[in-house]
Amino acid sequence: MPAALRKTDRVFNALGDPTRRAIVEKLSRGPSTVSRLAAPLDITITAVRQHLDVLEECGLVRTEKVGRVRTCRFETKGLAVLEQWIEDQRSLWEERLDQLGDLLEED
Amino acid sequence: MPAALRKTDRVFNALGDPTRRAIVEKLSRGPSTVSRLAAPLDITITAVRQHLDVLEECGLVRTEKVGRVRTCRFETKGLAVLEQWIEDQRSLWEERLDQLGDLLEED
DNA sequence: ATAATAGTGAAGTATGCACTTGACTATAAT
DNA sequence: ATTATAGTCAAGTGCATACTTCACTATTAT
Repeated sequence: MPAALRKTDRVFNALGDPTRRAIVEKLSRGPSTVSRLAAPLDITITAVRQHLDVLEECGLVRTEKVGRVRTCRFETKGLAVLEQWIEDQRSLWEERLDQLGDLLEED
Repeated sequence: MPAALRKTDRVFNALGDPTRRAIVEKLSRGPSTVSRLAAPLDITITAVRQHLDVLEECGLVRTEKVGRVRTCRFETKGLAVLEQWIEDQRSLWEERLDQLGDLLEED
């Protein structure tokens, strides 16, 4: 399996969890910290940290610790693989519709 | 929670599973049946049927039974909510970058 | 110096859900 | 009529993983 596919796998898996999607949505409004992310989610900061691991692993979030505070940022580029996948499926589908159209014209 | 969000939830959840993504990828190449989908996946047709339920529920797949055969089709329109979500996050992020830029210009 | 804050790490729990089994129905083929 | 095919339904199993606890470190504040 090509590396690109494995990455797509990880991104979809990451965003398949509603809590992680909430984190991404929050971070797209601006950077935040682990505990500020945890507060509205009503889960422990340990749980948030675990989600951040997953999001960082697949390139949707970048993280940087300064002093005792870890600042988390949304990584726009991480969305590219998602868009690519969508585009791929759509074009495969349309390709096939075109072929069907050609067949009909032949008659 | 608005209906649009719940639908986005369902689509992300659906595509978060690698088997369901494989089904969608297969169907984007053209319609198929339950058992033809099951064969390469190496799971029972019962399992495939359950995945199809999820995919149908969130609008990514349309299904139609004729005689004893159920034909499954990829529903391109189902991808729209995904694209919308991506677009939303990106624009929120850029909006914020613009605001930061404005602040810097003020000095 | 003390206390408060922000986060880390290891280990355990439990619950959702992907998948199976097996018995069944309906349609198609011989 | 019999057999084979395509799928369905209810119920159960097992495992992945989201989440917790608790003990700990490092940084900041008083």
